[in-house]
Amino acid sequence: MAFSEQRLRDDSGTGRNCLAFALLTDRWIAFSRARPDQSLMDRLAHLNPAQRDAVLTLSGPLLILAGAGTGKTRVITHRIAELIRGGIEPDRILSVTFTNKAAKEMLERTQALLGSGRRQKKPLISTFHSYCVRVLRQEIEALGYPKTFTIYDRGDQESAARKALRDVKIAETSLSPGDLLAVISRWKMTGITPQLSGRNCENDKEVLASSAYRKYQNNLRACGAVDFDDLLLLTNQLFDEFPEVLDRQQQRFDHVQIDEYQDTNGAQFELVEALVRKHQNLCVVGDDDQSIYGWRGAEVSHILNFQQHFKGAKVIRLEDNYRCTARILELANKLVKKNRDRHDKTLRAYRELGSSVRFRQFEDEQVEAENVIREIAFLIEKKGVAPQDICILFRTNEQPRIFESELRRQKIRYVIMGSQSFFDKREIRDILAYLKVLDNPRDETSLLRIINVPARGIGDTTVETLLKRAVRMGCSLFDAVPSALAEKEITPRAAEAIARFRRLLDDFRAQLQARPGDLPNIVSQLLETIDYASEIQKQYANEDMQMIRTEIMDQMVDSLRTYTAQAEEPSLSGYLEEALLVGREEDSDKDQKLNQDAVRLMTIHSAKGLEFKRVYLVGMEEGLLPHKRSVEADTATAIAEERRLTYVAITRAQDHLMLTWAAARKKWGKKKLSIPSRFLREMLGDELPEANPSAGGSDH
DNA sequence: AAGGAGGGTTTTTTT
DNA sequence: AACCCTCCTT
Repeated sequence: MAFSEQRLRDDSGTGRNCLAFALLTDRWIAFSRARPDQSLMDRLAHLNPAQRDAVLTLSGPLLILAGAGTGKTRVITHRIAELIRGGIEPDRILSVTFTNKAAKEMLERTQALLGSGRRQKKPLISTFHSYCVRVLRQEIEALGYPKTFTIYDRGDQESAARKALRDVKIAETSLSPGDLLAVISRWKMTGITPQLSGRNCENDKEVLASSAYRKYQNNLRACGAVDFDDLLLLTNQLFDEFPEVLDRQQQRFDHVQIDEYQDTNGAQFELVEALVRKHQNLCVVGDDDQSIYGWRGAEVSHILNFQQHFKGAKVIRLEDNYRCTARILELANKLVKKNRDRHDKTLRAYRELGSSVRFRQFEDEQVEAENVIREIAFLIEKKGVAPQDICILFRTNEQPRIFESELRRQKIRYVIMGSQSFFDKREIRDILAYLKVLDNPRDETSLLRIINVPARGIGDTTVETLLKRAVRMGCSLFDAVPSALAEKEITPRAAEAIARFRRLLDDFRAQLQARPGDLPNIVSQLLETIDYASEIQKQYANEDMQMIRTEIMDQMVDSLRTYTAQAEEPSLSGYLEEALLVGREEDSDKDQKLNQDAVRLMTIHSAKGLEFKRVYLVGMEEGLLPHKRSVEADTATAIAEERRLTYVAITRAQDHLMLTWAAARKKWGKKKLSIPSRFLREMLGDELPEANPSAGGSDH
């Protein structure tokens, strides 16, 4: 297959320049030398012609087994573009990615590949969850749910789980809300309904969880709310019970493509299988060695058994790693080979040997952070390294704190990625709760969160009385007020406070309905009216803190502005959907520019699919990596997943990699000696270095 | 009803 | 150390 000029276009967004390169062949070669991996992959020259044809144009089931750093995202992006060039209508292609960010990037790259033509239609590139929301928004009423439903995020789920546990009223609650949610999620992903869950419980914990599950689900339904798992389950249920709905969805797409297939769970598999049942035009891409979401129900068996699930499937292997230096890759290979139950493959390094991977032990987590950050400061200031080429990887969300304060002390710009911290802040959760109640009056969980925030004279006793009555009468909390007042269960004063609150909500709801495009102003007016600012003043004594928290409120209104400006048809539900599914959506342009030259901090999980010139993998200790919970689970699969996690972390590094651990680490205020991770030994044998506290500067 | 003090619990990873 | 819950005082 000869390359047309079009195909030579860069898919990183700078289409014009690359076209010029294509015309000036010698310049192109100069360009290739500078960045051989990138340009080769852009042309897909690393594939042999047969692979290239298959990958780009083959119909029917196709499995692309692509190791880390083999350019799989590029390959499937090219595939979408190629299908479109081959005459498939763009909107008849569905491509599922793991995160919304990845989806956005893929769409941009596809459009860059296709050139800025006069194309109106776009391929549908989204996550499973976003796709399901789209379907449900159209069809959910068939299942007896209200047309407007609220999506519960992690925080809402926790509140709902806590309530369910309270309702079940077991004296010794041996089950935390988090544990309950984990059990429920596992049940949901394996198709166990609340009714079924009672049947074969293996222990007391599960019996308890089973009745809490029933309460939890009933409560969600009464609130007109769905959790993340429900989005998938309800869509599957729709497809099962309403053939015409499934038919409509099947008709919509000629080609379906799934990225990160190793991380699909049971419900997702079911969904995909149903969608492609008729034409079997399914292309999946993945790497079993990078399966790190087992705890969320992901099953590697889906990728291992793809050929059994889809008869006549073709398999293409991509085993040339263009990302890492040979030394880094060798280390990664050595580690992952310790796992059983995997497609045996060895990635070949395309790149040079590179500098040595460094291993360092430090006295404690403080010294670890100081040294790593000192080195980073040195690299940025003295060596001219770009901050955004540096990434610090962690196992848990608690680890970055100490690095964060070091970075701030050294005045290095940094950005903590992926952590949902923005929407986790109390103020944001409060405001979101207001928005949810405005959007969906039945959402009791959110209503209870804000009914007396800021304090407006509606106390706990009043709320509890009304709740009981509302359950008895089968009505809403508000509708229980008159009779409660009549029977003197609540004070007139409280009743008046509630009536005032109800009027407030109704008023703003009406405003939103009348002028949905005015969303930011209405919300900002709402914040004025309820005087949330003084709530913050009360909450925090420290003035700096008050400033910061007030700023958060402004950011919230900003994010509403950004949304309203870019949405085709702005609406409150649209905003909520984005906020909950996309997470911290679209930093403002200003932020994005600032972030461009910042050191990145993130968990290994959120680093999936990314790459960095320099990676610091910190906290290589037993109990952290592998995590304590996995060690305690004491199953080979749990440890194997931690090993894959380490593998993912290592293969994020392009040029330089350093692994560090602390000889002692503070936990819950107490210092404890720690043991170097078993994975270090697996990679190094007995060459494990002993204490090596001074590692400032660089040694390349 | 509100606010503060004190005590207990907590942290794996995320759409 | 940060958060939530409960209890106590006003």
